[in-house]
Amino acid sequence: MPDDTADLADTAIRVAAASRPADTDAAEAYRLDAQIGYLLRRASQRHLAIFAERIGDLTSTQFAAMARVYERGPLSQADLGRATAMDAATLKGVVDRLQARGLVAMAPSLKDRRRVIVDLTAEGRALFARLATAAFSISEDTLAPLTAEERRSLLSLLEKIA
Amino acid sequence: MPDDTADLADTAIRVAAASRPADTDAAEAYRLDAQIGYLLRRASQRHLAIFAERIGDLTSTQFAAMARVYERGPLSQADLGRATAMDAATLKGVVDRLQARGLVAMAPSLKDRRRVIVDLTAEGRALFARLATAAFSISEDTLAPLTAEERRSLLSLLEKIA
DNA sequence: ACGAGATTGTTTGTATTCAAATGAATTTGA
DNA sequence: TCAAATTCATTTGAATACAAACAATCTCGT
Repeated sequence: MPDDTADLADTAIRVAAASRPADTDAAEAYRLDAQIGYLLRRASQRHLAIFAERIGDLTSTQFAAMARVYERGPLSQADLGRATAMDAATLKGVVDRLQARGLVAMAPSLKDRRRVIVDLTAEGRALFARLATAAFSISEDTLAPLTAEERRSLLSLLEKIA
Repeated sequence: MPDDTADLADTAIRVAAASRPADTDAAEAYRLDAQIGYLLRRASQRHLAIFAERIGDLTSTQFAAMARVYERGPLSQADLGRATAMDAATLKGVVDRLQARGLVAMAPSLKDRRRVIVDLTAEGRALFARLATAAFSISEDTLAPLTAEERRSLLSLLEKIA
């Protein structure tokens, strides 16, 4: 039962601020809990916590990159970045860590000397196959508070604003 | 080599492999685009991009911390962290940067010598009031692809899984 | 054929985000 | 009362995430 609200007497300041332009009205009306950005951050947090609990030694982002390569086959870093919604700098860190663990391999493109092609190794492919079931149940658990109808609705609405 | 024969061959292989561990089936069925975690990440990304475009010199997280202090008055770091869904280490970085810019002030609690009380400065309070209108329009723009009914639905569903 | 402009990969810097460890202070329970 | 457990703030380290700048390479229009 922490109550440090009275620790610093700011009541006077607040009363003085009560009679001012329309800026203050907007500020008074602002409710963090009702903002889409805050709710998205909290929902992501819960999902990431569930992911980490189930799949400890691979991050959600690393798994997403592996999933995309599994789906589409070998891709350049730029293409993989676009396909996973990661910018070039972020993706480089992700694939570097996957490469360091022997889960992906990189090879220069023969057609375009700028490009580096990323592919899953046999080990990476095997690991992804082994974890796919767990990944499904992670999504399931994240959506556990919702009915089947609500789950479809949420995914569809998120798709629209993504 | 026509596509449909490849499809049939693929199905045959899958059926033949049904006796093996279900791992590979789950891997084949996994669709990144349909996963709640991926959709949450992409929706957050779009929201953060809109935020940065509108309010360049303050991050969404920093603004959230200021909003909470504006709502609730002076809080300890631990309380503010709980109230904004940030862990202690994260919150410290956020309030340190706000303090460096003169937007919040820190003072030791008189009741509990472990605690550090965070409050908005006059400048921080004024800045928050000035930006509150922009913050509303950021949430508005993030939800722009949705109808009013869909917006209510999305916020309600996110609240349930947060 | 060639040069302007775009693309690719990389690096650097800043800002979350969390886990884990630590020391100081407070609260709890026997 | 007093030792154990908890809380608080802080630090460190690893992993996204994005902006900005860079050199190497490619594409396209003329």
